[in-house]
Amino acid sequence: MGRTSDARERLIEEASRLFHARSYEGVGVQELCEAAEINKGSFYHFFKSKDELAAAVIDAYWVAIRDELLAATLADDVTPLARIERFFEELTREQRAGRRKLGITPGCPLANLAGELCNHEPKLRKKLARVFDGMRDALEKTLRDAIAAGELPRGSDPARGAEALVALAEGACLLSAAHDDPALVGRVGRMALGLIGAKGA
Amino acid sequence: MGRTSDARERLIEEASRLFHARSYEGVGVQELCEAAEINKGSFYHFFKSKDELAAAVIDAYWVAIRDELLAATLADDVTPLARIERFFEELTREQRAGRRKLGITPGCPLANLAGELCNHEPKLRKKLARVFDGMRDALEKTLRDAIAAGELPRGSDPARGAEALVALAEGACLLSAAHDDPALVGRVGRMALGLIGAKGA
DNA sequence: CTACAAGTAGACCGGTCAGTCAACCCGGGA
DNA sequence: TCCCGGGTTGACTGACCGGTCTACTTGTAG
Repeated sequence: MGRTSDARERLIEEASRLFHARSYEGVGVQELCEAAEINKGSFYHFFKSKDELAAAVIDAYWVAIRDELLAATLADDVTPLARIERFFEELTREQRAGRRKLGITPGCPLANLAGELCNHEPKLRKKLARVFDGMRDALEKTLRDAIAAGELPRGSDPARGAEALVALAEGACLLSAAHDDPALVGRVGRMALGLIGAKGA
Repeated sequence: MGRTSDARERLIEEASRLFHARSYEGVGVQELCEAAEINKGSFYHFFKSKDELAAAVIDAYWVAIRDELLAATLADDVTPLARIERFFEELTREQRAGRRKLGITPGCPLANLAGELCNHEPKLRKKLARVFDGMRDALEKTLRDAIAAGELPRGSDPARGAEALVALAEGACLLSAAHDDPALVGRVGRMALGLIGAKGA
């Protein structure tokens, strides 16, 4: 058990970065190894294929989204609908930060991978779907809170609302990347409350 | 001027299919040539690079979207908001048809390409952005009609509404591909009127 | 008939692709 | 002392990458 088992971690980290900056097919195993400062043989010691690394990368994306985006913005220190607004504001901030760092609006790593892999590897497609489900579930819970708090009409369907919010968020990230305009996410996000049937605006 | 100048057309057609079925980086020039039944030398007679073919493919996508999706669904034979509903219904129908033909929910060819190319080739990114602009403009006009017809409040902002509708549509297509569930587009689409501030649900 | 240009054809370039392999290093248990 | 096994190393495989090149065919205009 060599102490430097962080080689695997480094590989996932660099792959997350490179897959997002370019694409899954656009980055080779050799390049991944160079970025993580390991040798090609070691790559296949930790992952039996490039696909399997992609699966680990998707897991890492999910952990980051859950712990850094959902947990932070949907925390119950403000009213439920304010959490939804905070969710989109945070997305906007991330797009802006990415743009400052990379020189280009990055979009959502999940969405970018999903577009490339969905018609490709069914196993990875399902993995991506489960991450989108995780986002939907967190938003659905928030919408239930909003109904309980009287911020949304009793008749609202929180599952459908949450599904639509995920679609809106992912679509907004994609468009903001295409236009290289982080503010687009903010503009779209400010209309999100209408989508789920809130009365104010 | 060889009579078979449809070689170029065939190349664009097959590339549209293959780029959507897999991805831009995932399809090689050799394979494109075999699908279009031409030789590699001919490829570089018509296009000076693979990128340039991608540009032509994006143009073809736009023509198809404009003539087959936007023109048909946003025609003024029904009230403006009914056109929006028809737009999402047609998207759903296309996802379902794609699934029947390919065995998998295809998503939107534009969105899939956009995720892959946006952080990649700025020229293609801008081209994709212009297509999204075209969709937004068509929807914006429809929203203006809706305001004029009293179907939307006077204070609505048709430009922002249209932008959000494009985001919702693209996001819905992406999610439906990830879940292999064409009906998702329909469910999300039925909430689109709320997004733009229509009173009835 | 000649001449030119559009288009066809496919061998070829250096480089990279994902993935394999046998040899090695080295810490810890027996 | 020996060995075991997780981890490392990098050369290697055969296929494929995007792109170039020269030679050839063909239709047409002069």
